[in-house]
Amino acid sequence: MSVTADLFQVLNERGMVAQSTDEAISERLAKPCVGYIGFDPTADSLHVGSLVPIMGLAWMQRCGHRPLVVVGGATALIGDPSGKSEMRKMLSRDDVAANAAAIGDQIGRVVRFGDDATGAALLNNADWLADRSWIDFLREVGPHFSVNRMLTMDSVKGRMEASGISFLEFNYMVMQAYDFLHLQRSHGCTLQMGGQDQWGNIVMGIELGRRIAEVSLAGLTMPLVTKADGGKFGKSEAGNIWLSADRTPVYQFYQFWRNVADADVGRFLSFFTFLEMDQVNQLASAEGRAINESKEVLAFEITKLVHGEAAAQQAQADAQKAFSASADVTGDSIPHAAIAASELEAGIGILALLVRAELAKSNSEARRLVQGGGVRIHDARIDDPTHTVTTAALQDGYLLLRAGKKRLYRFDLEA
RNA sequence: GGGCAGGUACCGAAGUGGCCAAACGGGGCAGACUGUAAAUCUGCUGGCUUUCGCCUUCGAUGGUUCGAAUCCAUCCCUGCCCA
Repeated sequence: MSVTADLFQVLNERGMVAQSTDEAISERLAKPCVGYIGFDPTADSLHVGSLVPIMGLAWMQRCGHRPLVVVGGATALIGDPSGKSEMRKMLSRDDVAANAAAIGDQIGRVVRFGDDATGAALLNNADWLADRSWIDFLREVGPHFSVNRMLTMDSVKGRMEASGISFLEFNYMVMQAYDFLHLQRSHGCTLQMGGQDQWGNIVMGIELGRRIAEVSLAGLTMPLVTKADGGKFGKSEAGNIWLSADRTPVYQFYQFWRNVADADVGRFLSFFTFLEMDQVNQLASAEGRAINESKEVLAFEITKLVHGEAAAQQAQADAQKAFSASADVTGDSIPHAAIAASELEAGIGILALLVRAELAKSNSEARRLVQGGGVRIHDARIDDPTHTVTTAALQDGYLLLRAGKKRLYRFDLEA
């Protein structure tokens, strides 16, 4: 069996290659191979930043290779110092195990798991690292690492310049390097991909493989996603955008992509969708307000990928209705909750209602929002913080609270 | 173990006895303008309170004082240098 498309070519064309180990990586990838990407289970959900490596896995699969998803159950107990100025808090083993399972599920929405030639496999490095003897491990891999060399790695240097690096974290790269070697032995894995910040860790693995097993391994990193305006990618008013619908409701997830800057449309389409590049370029070249339609495609495609087609359609339909002239906000994906008739009859303070709708974190924040003119009930602006909401504010059996132009929350009258 | 320098709000960073809920910058939120965009301009940005005021915050704990982020003691943590 041969590969169906050149992985390197595909990724490169999409701007998804930051660095690769050698010029010949393209030839190496002409034959089906096994590759892996690691994910740190530091939370029970990945966020949108992880979509880049997830897409890397998916493209691997589509190009005829076998992707391995390695959840860092062991390495998460250590904490990757790369790209961080401070040490992370340590997680308990139970937390890590639960997180690992949840993350596997999320990746499974985009990548097909299976036992066949291109079926992905989910592995946890705790399985081969957690119970290793410290002495045995040191004796096996220790001699092959030069501390001098390790000190030159960016991840270490960065930390030394900032707040210092503990011995705990210093070991992270050793463990990750060992992962690569282990996967080569157990699964014939010869490729590791990852975010750009993983370059050092990947290179250490390749060197370890050459030194201990005399195998030739390859590495490829994908670019860090940035925003055209230089801001942090993956953040919004509500904080991180997560892949879990529990943490980031689908409507919000959709809106996140719907609201990207014009200049980011093309790049995001090529990174986060499977659309052909011809189509991507065409969508990205739309000008003026026409590009809004491209953003709808972007938001729909990514939401479909992460939350499924039905949820994506729902979010899109609800968003379109909410922003149209008639402003229909009765869709299911619009954030909402029920409210008892008795509460409205008694009257509820606008501030309390804003907090309840999670449009403000505290009464003070809600007050500021009101005083700043950002709050509306249906279309009526509320600028009095002492305003009391009663049944009189109901329209068609619901109450619509708006904070700013885009954030909204609906209270349905409890039947 | 020794010496030195530090630990301030989301981040960076001023403040070194009362005028400090704490300058300034970034970030964030809101308003205006727009295309659910960018840029720009304006306001807000600890909590509770109907603008008075009260409470919590300047690594931690005690203390000095009418009064402390600011002074003292002890402790914890970080960086640099030495061993």
